[in-house]
Amino acid sequence: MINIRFPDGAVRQYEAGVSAMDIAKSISEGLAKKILVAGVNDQVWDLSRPITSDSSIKLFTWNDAEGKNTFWHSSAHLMAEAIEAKFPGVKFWVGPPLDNGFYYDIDLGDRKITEEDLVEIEKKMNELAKQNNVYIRTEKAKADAIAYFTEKGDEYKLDLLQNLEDGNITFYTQGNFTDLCRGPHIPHTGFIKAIKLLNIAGAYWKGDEKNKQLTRIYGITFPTQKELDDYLIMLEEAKKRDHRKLGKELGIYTMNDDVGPGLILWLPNGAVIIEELEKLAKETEEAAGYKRVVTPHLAKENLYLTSGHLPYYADSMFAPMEMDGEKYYLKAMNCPHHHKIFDAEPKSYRDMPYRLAEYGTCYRYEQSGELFGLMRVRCLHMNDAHIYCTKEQFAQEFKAVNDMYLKYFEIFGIDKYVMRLSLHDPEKLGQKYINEPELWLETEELVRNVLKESNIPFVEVKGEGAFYGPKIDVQIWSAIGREFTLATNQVDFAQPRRFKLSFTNQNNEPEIPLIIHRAPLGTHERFIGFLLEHYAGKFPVWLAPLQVKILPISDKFLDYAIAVKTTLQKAGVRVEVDERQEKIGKKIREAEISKVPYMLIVGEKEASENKISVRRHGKGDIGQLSVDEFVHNIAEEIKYRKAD
RNA sequence: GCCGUUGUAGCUCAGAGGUAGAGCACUUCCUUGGUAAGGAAGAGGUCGUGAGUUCAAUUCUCAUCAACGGCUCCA
Repeated sequence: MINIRFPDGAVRQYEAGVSAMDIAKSISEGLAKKILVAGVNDQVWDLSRPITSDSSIKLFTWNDAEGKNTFWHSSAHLMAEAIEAKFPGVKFWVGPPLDNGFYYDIDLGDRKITEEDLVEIEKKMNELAKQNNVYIRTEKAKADAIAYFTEKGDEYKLDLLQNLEDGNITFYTQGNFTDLCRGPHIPHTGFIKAIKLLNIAGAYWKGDEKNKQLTRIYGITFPTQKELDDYLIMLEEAKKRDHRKLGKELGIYTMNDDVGPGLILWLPNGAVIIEELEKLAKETEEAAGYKRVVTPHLAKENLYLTSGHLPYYADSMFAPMEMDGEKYYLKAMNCPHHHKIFDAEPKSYRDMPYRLAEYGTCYRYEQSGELFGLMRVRCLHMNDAHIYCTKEQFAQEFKAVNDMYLKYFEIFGIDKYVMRLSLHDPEKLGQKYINEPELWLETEELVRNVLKESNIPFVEVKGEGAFYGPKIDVQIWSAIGREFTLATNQVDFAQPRRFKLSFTNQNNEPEIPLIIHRAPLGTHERFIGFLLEHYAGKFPVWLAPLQVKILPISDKFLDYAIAVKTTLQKAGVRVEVDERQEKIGKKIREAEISKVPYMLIVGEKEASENKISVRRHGKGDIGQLSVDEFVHNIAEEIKYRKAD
């Protein structure tokens, strides 16, 4: 007999060789029907696999991440079986589960899969799922496994086998499909009741663009049709919140073929938001002791040779233009210009820290396939600043920057974010990263300590640093689940040397400063793209392009409406009057659709009492106020940048 | 840059080898209406761009540009 320990601490005895499924059945039949996979001593196991020694056990259902992962992994195998049935002879690479669904990478040889084929494959999957085929685990000797795939001529699985140790190799078979697989899997295909193949994509083998491109098919499955339907509805809802759709509907930005890909034309409504963000940044930075500067959009080649950017990033810069025998590049970053400003006059320790800020315009030649709405563009406006400081000042300055991030997040109601401490990769020193191993370790430790001391939760990721130093990237998720780096806070130990920057210290000796690069509001492009999705287009009043729309009941009250408008304008409110000869119902409907925060309805009653009827977007009528009261309230709401 | 899909009016979309349609938006007229669409008339498109096949192409073929779903990349 062996002892099985349950999550609640209870221990029960079973015969050696008992399976997790047997154990579940011994507890309740209902549970046995629901569970998909088991956790045995913190490893995820097949339900049928014999347990031979004392163990702790957890039983996972669809509601657990382990359950979903296994379910989707098994679904990938089911899809592979269907594909092999339809297209005999294709070769499979890997088919892992994702946060939502799964994919399988396939070498189709000369064949092509179209979207019509997806429908066929779905049908086949449904047919196979109904057969309740059991996922059978088989342990294989490495030699046997190699023989099997050599026979099959499958170079992909042979490649996988190279990195696997003998004694650790398992195959899984369901129906007519056998795959090299670590497992585990759900008991049988019958659990998979609803299937949707989502799209076909190319994916480089092993993620390397130099390798052959395989065909990747994405899909998702559920234990019930209803869950699939709900998921598809959720996808539709997410599309409504897409910043590209909202950006068009709300007149925020546009693009034009004659202007060029990735070059944003900000429409008047977008420009208002930009102005507001810059106002916020300028206020905040001035209070934090920054000085503002303005620099040109281009510079001579030599500047980027000095900075060291060119060898690393030439591909991402617009090709140089040659004038008077000199090459000029559009700037892809503001740092070198700022360094030259620092260096324009001699500095002493009394000048430090020296903080230079600019909403700098940068141009980056992103590959065509990487462009994405406002999130990846070729001309961007960065909330940039560089802080030149002594080693002693570093921790305090770095912390002050992090605090600024947190302050902004509070204003915008951003609560889902991760600070990612992005480190260098020792194997890529001299290629992707400046070859200064000790300085890397030293500055990484400096940053780590600041984060620890300010109790900011963070994760460390190797190989994500800038080429000149470690950084903190702020990863955020928009309301529709899109993850990206919103802002960045970087340490730079390389450029000060390259630019020979120095200040005179207290001992009258030259000393090299450290530089902090920071951009808490990222770029206007990405930040506004994020805000559109974050607020679903319903901006807080201070950011709303149009803050108030006055809706007269009829033209008889137009004069009064215009008088109210003038009063509001004098108080600094962005306001318009709907002067059209339309019924009030239509005016309200259109104002609601355009997401104006406040609608003021004015008619007989209001005009005679010097009042207005206030309607809040999304909330409906909230009653009458005197004009003065309303002006006072909205002015406060704007001044303090209140969140809704 | 690579794989796949798409490109018709300002927007959302129908459509066919014989040189185009709807709804909304827009213009004009009627209506002066109290919290999410009042009515009528009108105007608006070299069917992304270039070439080829054809008596004829916006429709078929090829190329190209752009957008979209992914991959790669993201200072």
